[in-house]
Amino acid sequence: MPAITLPDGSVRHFDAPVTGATVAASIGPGLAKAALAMKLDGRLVDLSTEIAADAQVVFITRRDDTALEMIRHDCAHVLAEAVQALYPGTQVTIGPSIENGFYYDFARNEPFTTADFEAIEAKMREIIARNAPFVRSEQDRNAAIAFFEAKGERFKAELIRDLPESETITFYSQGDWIDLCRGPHMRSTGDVGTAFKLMKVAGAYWRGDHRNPMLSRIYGTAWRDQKELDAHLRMLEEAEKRDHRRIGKEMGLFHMQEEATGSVFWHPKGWKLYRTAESYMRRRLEQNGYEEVKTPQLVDRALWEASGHWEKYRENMFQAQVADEDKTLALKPMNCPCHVLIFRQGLRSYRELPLRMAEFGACHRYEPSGALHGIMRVRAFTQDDAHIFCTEGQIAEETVRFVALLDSIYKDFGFESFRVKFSDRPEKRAGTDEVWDRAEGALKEACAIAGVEYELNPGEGAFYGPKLEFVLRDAIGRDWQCGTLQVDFVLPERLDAEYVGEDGNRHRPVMLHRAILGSFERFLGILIEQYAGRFPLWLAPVQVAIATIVSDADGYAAEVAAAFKAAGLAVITDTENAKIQAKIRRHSVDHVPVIAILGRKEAENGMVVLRRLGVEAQETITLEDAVKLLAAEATPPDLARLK
RNA sequence: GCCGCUUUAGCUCAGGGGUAGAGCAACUGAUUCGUAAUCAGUAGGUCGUAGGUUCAAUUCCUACAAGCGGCACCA
Repeated sequence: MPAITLPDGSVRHFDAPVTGATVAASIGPGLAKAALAMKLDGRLVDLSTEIAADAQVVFITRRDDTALEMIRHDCAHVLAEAVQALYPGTQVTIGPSIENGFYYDFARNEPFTTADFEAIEAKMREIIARNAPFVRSEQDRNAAIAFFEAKGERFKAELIRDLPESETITFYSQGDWIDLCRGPHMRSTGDVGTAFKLMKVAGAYWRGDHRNPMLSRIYGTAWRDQKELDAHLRMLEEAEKRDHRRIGKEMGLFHMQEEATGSVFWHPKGWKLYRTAESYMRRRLEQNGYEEVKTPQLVDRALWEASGHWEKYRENMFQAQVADEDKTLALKPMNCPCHVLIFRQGLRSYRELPLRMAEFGACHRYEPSGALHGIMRVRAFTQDDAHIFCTEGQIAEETVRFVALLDSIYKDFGFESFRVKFSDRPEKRAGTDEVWDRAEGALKEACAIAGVEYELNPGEGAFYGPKLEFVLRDAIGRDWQCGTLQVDFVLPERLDAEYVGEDGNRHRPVMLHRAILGSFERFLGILIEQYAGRFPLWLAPVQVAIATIVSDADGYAAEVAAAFKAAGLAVITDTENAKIQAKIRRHSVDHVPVIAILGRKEAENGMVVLRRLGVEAQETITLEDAVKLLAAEATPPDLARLK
């Protein structure tokens, strides 16, 4: 007879097997009402699950994060029922909960449009109001396949066919509607609540494979209550305002146009931001033992054939021919082969290792049209690329050094946290298992030493070696790989890089491919969103706007501007015949971090009124102090540390 | 590349088979006004590109391009 242990340590005894609902009711009517599901010995199950033996039980209520996931999953089921009710003949496939919501993939000849949402949502509300219980049942495998095939649900039938033989096939019904599902679910459709909204439609390949048919995916968001939903929708609206494409336009940082799809036209202010970041990176690399090089844009295909890129990536390379020569050149899609060519000039000694060769390498890749995204994913980009030529024994130490540098640089740019993914050996790979064991081992060891916590990303490594990916998130919640560190045993072999070791013999170096920002374009895009265009002083393309109140202060404004410029500050002077309110608004909208306001009083006393972006409070100080203050504040963080 | 949507003034957007409209910005004039929009006036458009239907297309249809949202891809 089951003895049930609750989280507070108390034990309840029952004479016969009981369901979770009964246990909850025995504890109190409040819990009976609130319990949506339970964890039975740590396993999430339906509340209706029968407990026959002694067990630990934790009830899940709406407050739990687990409940939120269940709301979303159940909401996906409700969506599927609604869609099949409204659009007969539509096949169901899968519908998981995801971050902030859920989706469901349907197979239907005619795709959905957002215009269908109103009707679908209304039907969903009906289904939820009906409050039909979710009922679990186990099915025989063949009967289940036959059941779905009879209904014309070939995708579901395929899913079951591909489940391992050992798997129990379970169905869940909600009223008349029934679906294959592992579960668990909440008690009934009413538990979903009404705080949901359909968001967008999209195409998605069946099972994520582009050779498969394309399904019609509906995304939705779902929350515990209306307040949470409203907050989420408001957050999305705010995120839209941070979009780098919008801010880039508003602040006049860059633009893109059809004549150069996937390439950025940097405007003066955007280029200033770019150069600030580049100068900073150059200093950090120099401080950290890197040597900068510059290699050709156009390189004969022979090099790409030798490196293996021609075979694998030719379709994605821009090629160039010249009339007089029978040659095919390619715009470099990456810098590593060229770096090996530099390494190969002259005889290298083990004493030179590790040799850290850096380049702000401008690369071109013919990315698929659908992959392009603002300046985050482009066809022409510049990497803060470097290759570390080292021995196998140096991999761990170089990794530790790299991670420390990356961490410090991300912090300087205002990124306090980031995700790290460890991508290990892919199915198709070069090199022996033994080499992979050593490479992965060295990387793991380095992560342990550096205190890097990572998520395993199995099978996603480069074909030549394992890699670490450093991921930053944009305003809308999309993740982008920025930094990377890749261990490569293959390219040195292919391009015949070698050094003379201590023993007097020739050896192959290992190459570590590494980037911190990744590409300037992507990193700056994320940086724009991170700050919503309100950059710290050292990054701001325009640092101070000098605004006069009356034209009598124009002469003084010129003097102030000259003093600021002499201190290295980027200044604009606004002596237009307009009200000071209007000028403040104008420069605030432009995200200028500091507005220096000059009236008659200031001109007479040699003072400056400083007003910070978005702050009403202001300080009145002497011109001399203002120059000192702002110059200090505008010092890049690495240089500030040296002081 | 695939699915869907979008493309009208510098920007944000409205409109709709009879050759276009607002706000902001721009320009001109007045205003010198102390902390997030002073007032008035003027100018501004091959309605993404190319075809087709029509007496007539910016509007309807087709193709293409670019952008957006996903999927796939990302050396």
